[in-house]
Amino acid sequence: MSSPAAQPAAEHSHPVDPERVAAARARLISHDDAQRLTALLRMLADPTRARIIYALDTVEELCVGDLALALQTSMDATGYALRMLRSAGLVTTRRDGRMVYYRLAADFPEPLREHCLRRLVELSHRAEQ
Amino acid sequence: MSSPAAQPAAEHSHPVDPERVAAARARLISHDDAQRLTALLRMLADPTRARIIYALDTVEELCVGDLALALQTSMDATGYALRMLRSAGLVTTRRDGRMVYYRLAADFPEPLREHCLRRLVELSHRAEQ
DNA sequence: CGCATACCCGTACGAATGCACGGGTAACAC
DNA sequence: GTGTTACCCGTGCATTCGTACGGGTATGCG
Repeated sequence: MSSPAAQPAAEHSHPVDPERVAAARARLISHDDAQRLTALLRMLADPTRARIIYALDTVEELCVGDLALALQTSMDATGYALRMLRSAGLVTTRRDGRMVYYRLAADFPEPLREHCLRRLVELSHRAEQ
Repeated sequence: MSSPAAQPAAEHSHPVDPERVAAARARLISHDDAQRLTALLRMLADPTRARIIYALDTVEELCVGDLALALQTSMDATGYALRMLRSAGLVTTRRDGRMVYYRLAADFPEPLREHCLRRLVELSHRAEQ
């Protein structure tokens, strides 16, 4: 939509620096991609869900009740968080009688686990001002 | 949203698997740590802010108007997003006359940029179901 | 000088989010 | 069979979040 035909003089400077704007726009991800990406990140950006992933990363599987007990949160909150994670494909379930055991999905993104969670804990400590 | 802390989920019979619960709880991050961590992640978990970081990662600095132009979003949305990022310490500003140029903070967490953004774009593509 | 620009900030409002509550289903125990 | 457990799901509500709107400040230009 931009017609950046080399600014003549200057009267209205919408693009102050057309080159940088063009460069940024060229490499920028689309709204759609950003939407998908941030939807994934938003799954980790909740205390309950993040702690669930931590827990399931250390002990391979847990049922809902025990998970709530470990996190010290209500079963409602835990159940809701697990439902979100499951609908996002980040965890899988296994039934055994009345119990439903949850574990991280086999294709759980490793960089998510390693960098966005483990590493960033330290950062979030230091970045505290 | 945050319950103060340490509220045992009352109506619960017994831990089905006490060992795993103990193991999970031993390594689990606290509510506070989770709060700090997810606050940081939440900064990336917004389309406008994520795309701003992308843009500032490719061209070192941009003023607000040009950034809005590159992202094809309103100046209000861009300004608000930049304010959030600045109060989180993720971007810094430089004044030059009327313009205010934004760039990524010098101590911007590298794993955040590399893994949570660049890498995950591909994942969010595949993970589309 | 006055005026337009570039940006900041406070306010308001619609949308989304997280959780509690109540009811429902399947699996044990008796 | 009845009763209890472990979990799911739909609904309602309080809170948070993102953005548009209006007004304000500082800078540059004529």
